[in-house]
Amino acid sequence: MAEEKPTVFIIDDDPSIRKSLLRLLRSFGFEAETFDSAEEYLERERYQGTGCIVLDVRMPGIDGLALQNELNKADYTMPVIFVTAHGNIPMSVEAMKKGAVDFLPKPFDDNEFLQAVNRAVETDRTAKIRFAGTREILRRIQRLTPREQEVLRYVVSGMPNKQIAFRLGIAEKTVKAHRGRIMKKLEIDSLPELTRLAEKAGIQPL
Amino acid sequence: MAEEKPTVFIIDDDPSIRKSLLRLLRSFGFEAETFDSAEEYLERERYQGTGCIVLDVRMPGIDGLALQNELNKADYTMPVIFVTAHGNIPMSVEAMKKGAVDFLPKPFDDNEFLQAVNRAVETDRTAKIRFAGTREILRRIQRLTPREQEVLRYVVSGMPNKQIAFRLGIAEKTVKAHRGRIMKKLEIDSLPELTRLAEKAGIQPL
DNA sequence: AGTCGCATTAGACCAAAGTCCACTATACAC
DNA sequence: GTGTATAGTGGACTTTGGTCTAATGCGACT
Repeated sequence: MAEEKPTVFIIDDDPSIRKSLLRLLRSFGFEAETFDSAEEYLERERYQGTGCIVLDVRMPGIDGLALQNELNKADYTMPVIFVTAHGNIPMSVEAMKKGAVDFLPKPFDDNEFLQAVNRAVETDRTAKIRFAGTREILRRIQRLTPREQEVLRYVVSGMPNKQIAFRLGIAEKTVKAHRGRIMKKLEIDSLPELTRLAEKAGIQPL
Repeated sequence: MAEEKPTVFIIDDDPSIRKSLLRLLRSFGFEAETFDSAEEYLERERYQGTGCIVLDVRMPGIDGLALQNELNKADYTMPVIFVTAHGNIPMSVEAMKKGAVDFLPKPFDDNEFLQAVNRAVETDRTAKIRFAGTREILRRIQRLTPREQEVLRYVVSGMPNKQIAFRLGIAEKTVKAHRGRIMKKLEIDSLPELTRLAEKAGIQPL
């Protein structure tokens, strides 16, 4: 597969900043897109790939910090770099507490900006990889029938088939049958593996 | 058991600050101790309970940010709150990136200070609880003999006893004997539980 | 009405795991 | 020496787990 370029989303109401950052990023091999307001970004952008957001704090309408709040609420995990000409310490601390990867007061030089972007993209990449793993597991577990998921829960709790059968009011044979299908569907062949899958999927024992 | 008061360590070269913060914290039910330099803190303090550090950035000798670096390097996980009269944004961002829970420019009011301390102590408390769990598990697993740990590794990889025996060049009976002792020593009674313990202890399958 | 997926079960086996007891052999400590 | 911990083994069983085949009942979709 072709190497996907990471995409940087620049949200700033100052056209000259947008333009210069855009040029800078593109010249260093990033994809980049610009938005002149938080609203525009929220409307237009549904990007799912890897990248980061460069966000001006002070903007008309929804400001940068408010946008960050929105994205957090929506579990939108793309890393955010703040840039601003009118920042102060409490503002930067607040942004960092909420998960920003960096906060750059304008003016900043190209180098520190690019470093921040690289860090942010790297953060996003590893987060996406980690998440993709557990999402794939969840996907597979959700292909199990409700009954199978129920049995799975008891199994990873360490209960013997006989007891599982008793609790569910069914025959031990049936539990075995479910177990067999669970293992086949999840394409695994050992109880420890099953336990780890369930663990990653957030299935609690008992 | 008696409720342990959290302890706050105040590190600041300004005696009047030390004194006022000390009084404030004590009046709100915290234990608190003061240090007039990072060096003094490093020499004197080996506190293991729950609490946090209030750290001045600008100090003669080792400054606050340098001390934070030292503590991080030593895996000393007590949360740090920075306070400073001569801060700027890059400084605060740097501190936050390195894990500070807050960064307060002087002057700050009592209320926001206390809020920060509470947050920090809470952070420490939950971190300590989480860590205590895995440490206890590690302790128990390390009481297993080397051979038992070896067998454990194969078991949680999902290998049947017969294969484990083959790989170790021993009889299947012996593997069973080890398994039995492992389960007894760890005081558990199911393979899924064993798998989870091993997982938390960082034992990799295969 | 027919077909599918789901849940359920039985019978017949076989393989794997666990238990109890006894025995041997190191190695290290007191 | 006499212990104590670790490691390895065998016999004799019991309990669990897993597989294959075959079958039944139910609800949903066509």
